[in-house]
Amino acid sequence: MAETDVRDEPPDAEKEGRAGEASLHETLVSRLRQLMIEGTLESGRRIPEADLCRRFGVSRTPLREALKVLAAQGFVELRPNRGAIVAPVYPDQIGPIFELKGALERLIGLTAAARVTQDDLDHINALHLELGAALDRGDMDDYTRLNYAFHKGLAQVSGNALLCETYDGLQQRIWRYRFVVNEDFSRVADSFAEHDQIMIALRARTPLDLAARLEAHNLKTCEAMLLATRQMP
Amino acid sequence: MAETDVRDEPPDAEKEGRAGEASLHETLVSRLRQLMIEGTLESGRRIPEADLCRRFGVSRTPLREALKVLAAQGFVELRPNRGAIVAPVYPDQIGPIFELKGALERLIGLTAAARVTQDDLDHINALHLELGAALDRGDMDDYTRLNYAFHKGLAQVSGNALLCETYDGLQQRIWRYRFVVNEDFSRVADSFAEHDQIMIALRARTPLDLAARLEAHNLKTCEAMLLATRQMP
DNA sequence: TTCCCTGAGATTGCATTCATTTTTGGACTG
DNA sequence: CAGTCCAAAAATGAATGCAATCTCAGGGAA
Repeated sequence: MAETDVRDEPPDAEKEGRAGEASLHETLVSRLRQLMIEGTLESGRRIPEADLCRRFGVSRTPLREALKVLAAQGFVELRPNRGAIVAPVYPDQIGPIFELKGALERLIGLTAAARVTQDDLDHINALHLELGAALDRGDMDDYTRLNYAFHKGLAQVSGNALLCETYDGLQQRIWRYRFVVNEDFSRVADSFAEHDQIMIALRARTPLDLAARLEAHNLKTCEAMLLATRQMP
Repeated sequence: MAETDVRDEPPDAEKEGRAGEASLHETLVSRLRQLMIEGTLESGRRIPEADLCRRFGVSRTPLREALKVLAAQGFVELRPNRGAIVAPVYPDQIGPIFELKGALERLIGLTAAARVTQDDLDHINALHLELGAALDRGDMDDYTRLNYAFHKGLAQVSGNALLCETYDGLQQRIWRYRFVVNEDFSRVADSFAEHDQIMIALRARTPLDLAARLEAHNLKTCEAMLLATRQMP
């Protein structure tokens, strides 16, 4: 798959750009992933193919293809001859994921600051403003969704499609934890303040500063999530 | 430090949990990827399912599953109702790949320097010495293979399995270019000298220094590859 | 009781078959 | 001669069938 989709939605993915409707395969992968991200299919649970076939009204062939792809993406675990389980999310995976994401955030900061255009700035700033409005309203669903779009938007400014894809994959993995733990919203005010600093660095086009702020923001988010998952299984 | 599996081979991938044999699915994915990495299946070429079925002696069902996975990994392109083609390798993808890899190299440097054990050091150093021997013999096949193992070994020292996987995926993508262009071995001496510096920083356990040397090494490799692919289609 | 064995039912792995879509080759028309 | 149209052939997308493997309740022995 090349550098295609430009989606701004959270791991929702139900958008038909134009006439070309998503193939059944794409649809199955998206919907299954969505079910796992939002926790409808619980971490570690067995998922017999027959159940999923009934749920989606398809035969086993396309369903199994989707499962293989999701296994390659780390969302399900396939045990030979023993069926699939939703890939377990363990708290001790949070560290490695955020550590890797930190490296990408830094690269996003370095490149975005160097390559950002005025249109990019307007786009990101609009998201930033919406984010503030959602915070004022106390609409945490919107906030979460916009937060996702904000960071994805920044990644796209980097102009590196592979970076975007990789980054998005990590975000989706992290997303699963938001539904596993009781999300802690006490940090949103701080988080938004950090976004302010990020916007300043982006407008100033200062690579090292933007990179540092994104890394710091990532680290804080990681710490908050580690705290929230402290008493997880 | 029990990380992931320790494979030292180039993108050959013979995954077996234990003595057990690899599943047909794993085998197909590995062998197909190998064919594309080494260029037996040329970039951009159509690959009718029937041909591959004959080649591997399997029916279309498991083959199609493998193709979907490879598509998700970026090795093949699936065009709805129109079959699969080997994902084209374009010179202008080299920059983005190495840019991303650079970010990972940096993280590998930072973490490996902080976490390296004596055993790790011995292991990496042994590879380094073999690399030198291969260079002296002028055995470029061995050199290339050991070079891959050296960097993979370093990634494993990071202790971050997700980082290893992501890094390896990038290495495999890059590997494809080695068979597309006439590899330029005029750089090996310089490259080996850079490895020397990397070893020094690793032994000294100096994160910033190791990170910087790995990043620089990555950049040089990128430049060499850009040069070699200048007159590519 | 606890452990091991067993076999019927359920589930997976792969092959085969059916349904659509695309491609191809050539006859026809302007 | 070039271009268009159409039917046959080929390829893909998805469903079904069948063999192999696993699961698990139930029974027997220590």
